[in-house]
Amino acid sequence: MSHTAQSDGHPRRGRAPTMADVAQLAGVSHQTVSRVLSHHPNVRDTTRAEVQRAIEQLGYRRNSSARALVTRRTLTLGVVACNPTLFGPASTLFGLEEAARDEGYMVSAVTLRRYTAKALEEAIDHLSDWGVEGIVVIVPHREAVAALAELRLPFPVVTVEGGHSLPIAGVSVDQELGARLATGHLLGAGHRTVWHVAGPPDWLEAEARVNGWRSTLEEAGVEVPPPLVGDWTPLSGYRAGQELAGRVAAGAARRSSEQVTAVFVANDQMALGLMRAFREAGLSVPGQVAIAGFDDIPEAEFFAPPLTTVRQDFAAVGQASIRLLVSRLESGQTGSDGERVVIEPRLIVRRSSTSS
Amino acid sequence: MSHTAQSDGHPRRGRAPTMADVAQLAGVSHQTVSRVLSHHPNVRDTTRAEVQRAIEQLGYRRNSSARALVTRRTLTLGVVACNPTLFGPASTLFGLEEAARDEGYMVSAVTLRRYTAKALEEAIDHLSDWGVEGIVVIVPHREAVAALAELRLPFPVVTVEGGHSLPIAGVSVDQELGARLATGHLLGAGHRTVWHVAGPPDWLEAEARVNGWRSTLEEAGVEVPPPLVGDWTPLSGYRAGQELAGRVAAGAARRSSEQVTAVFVANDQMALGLMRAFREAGLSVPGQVAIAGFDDIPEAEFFAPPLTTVRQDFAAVGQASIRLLVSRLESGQTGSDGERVVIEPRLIVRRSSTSS
DNA sequence: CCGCCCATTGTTAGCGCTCACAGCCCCCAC
DNA sequence: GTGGGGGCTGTGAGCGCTAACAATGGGCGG
Repeated sequence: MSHTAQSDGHPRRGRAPTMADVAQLAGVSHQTVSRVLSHHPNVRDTTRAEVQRAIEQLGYRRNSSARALVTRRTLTLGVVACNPTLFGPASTLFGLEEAARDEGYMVSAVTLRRYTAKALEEAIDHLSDWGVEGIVVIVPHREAVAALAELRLPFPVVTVEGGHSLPIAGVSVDQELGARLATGHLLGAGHRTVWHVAGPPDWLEAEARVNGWRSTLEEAGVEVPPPLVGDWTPLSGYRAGQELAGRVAAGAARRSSEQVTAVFVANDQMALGLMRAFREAGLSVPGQVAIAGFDDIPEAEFFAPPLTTVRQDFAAVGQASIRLLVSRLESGQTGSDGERVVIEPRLIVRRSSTSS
Repeated sequence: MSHTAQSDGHPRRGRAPTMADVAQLAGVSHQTVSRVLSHHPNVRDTTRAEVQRAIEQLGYRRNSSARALVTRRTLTLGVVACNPTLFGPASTLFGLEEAARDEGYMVSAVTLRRYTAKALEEAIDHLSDWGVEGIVVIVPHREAVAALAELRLPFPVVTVEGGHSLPIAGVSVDQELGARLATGHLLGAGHRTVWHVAGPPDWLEAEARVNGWRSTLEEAGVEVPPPLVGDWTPLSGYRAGQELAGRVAAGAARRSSEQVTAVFVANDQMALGLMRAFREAGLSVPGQVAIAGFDDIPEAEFFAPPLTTVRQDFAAVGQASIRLLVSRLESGQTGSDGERVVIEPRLIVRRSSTSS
């Protein structure tokens, strides 16, 4: 009659069956059930089959909390992502989840609307509360990575696009190389110089792209125009485009270095806004101004005109970050050495930059 | 000397501190520590403060597995999402995560590259293995929802865009209304009829948009052209655009009902592809053909020309799905009644459909 | 035929926490 | 003075599982 009584061989009603229920039904001990479930070799085939049948009959599922409690493994990884509706972070996240699942881990994500040190800490706290074994941080702000380095967390952390200045393990695409590819391509098409619309200065990716662009121009010995600054949104690209369009109009009367004939935009969305501004100003792309973007979002190929851009393999980034994290988990190192994986981007040439 | 010895008042090295460690340091029982942590009112302020100090000194965190084991609450929700790099699913997912976090839950996601019954079941299995208390399914295939209805899971399930034919709780945007808004808008601008580029026929959203489009035309008493079919990608929109452009060219010589002067495209990405095809065919938008899309992705405003489209509040969908799920969790119902939340879409008129 | 080894199975002791309940002390009413 | 009802704290049990060890039985070499 007590709520723990179950002498009738049926599991307690209203409660999920336990290993003991399965054991009783199969006529073995709970430990044998455990052994079957963990594929222990020393179980007789007939026993194994009986246990399996009991499991199916009861619809038994191992209780993950009990298991985690005793094994001290939650098999859960955390992800902190910022701006995750953008194509890049979203793709990374999903590549990552798939890779984690293949490795036997579950992924729990926390998203940040905007980066602030407090929001980042809260996100990590939230994940810690749920017992993640390690986390991937996709928050490519300079300060975020610095804050992370301070935190000294009790589990491994891997950053995505976290730069290389701090001793934190991470995965990144070679942004500087990407910028060099795009800038070099435009220069190679005969443009005197290449203008740049940068991302927000506190984003490491934005900075790296500026560096790649600038150094390419400097190595080519051409003048480096002042970069404009956007915030990754099409609207900010549009504004930058309006400003540049004004310069083109005025340019004819000025010295040649002020001519705007080629622009490297730090992402595809801003490039889209830029092209709209140029269109409205009556400037033809690529006729009067050649443009290159960054990311290769699925839409880029269908822009007017199709956009030359730098493709990043976001899914590979996600996979690599999981590999890095899992290898640390398995080797038991939580320390922050600066092990890094770098993935090469690729230039995709389309009509927006070709004068033909 | 034994590894469980801890008579020196220090927590066992190499192991996270437990409640007992905190209790010992604070000079209270573990139960008092538990009470402090769960904000039980009957704890003296001075005691509470001492416990807090001990907690901070040790860097103690409550073990979520142990807690989940005894409370039978994992406070974790699962999400299954398909195609999650698209703007819609991604936004829904992140609105959902935020809402879940506010409610005190963690979200674990599993993504599907493509829908298959097997993949869906595996995803749900994976989530069950980790002890989720309920799941949100963002897989708007007809079969997926049907498969879900068969499954009879031991926890509540909420669908997003799961249609209304099955008795499963869900949240959706009124797709049919959205289609009616767009179609009606085009009709109202004086077009004889409106063509349609639909999404994949096994997607419920695609079907609903077709229905809304068709019924609007029928009610207006105009002819219903055969819908073209795409797969949501810009490329498929491009192909549809090429086909329609061919008709326009031929149209002048045919009967007027074959004239293509307005197209309602089932999403913005396909509309982008369509516009590229029209541009390449020398057709002007909106001059010769007016276009409306669906979703209002952030880029739509900057397309050439800016795209008239139907805005869906994805974040609201995510929030609503969590509210629905949590309310079922709290009322303890796992049954599948068909409770539904419907969110109204909104027409955003831009240049692609305005003749001015 | 005996002893030993190994394959197979069972038994026991926790993992770290919360719940139920049992104490204790102090204050107030009678 | 005594009983009783709070407020506050401690004790014990047990959530469902795995790890370590114990026990059993059969096969095989000596």
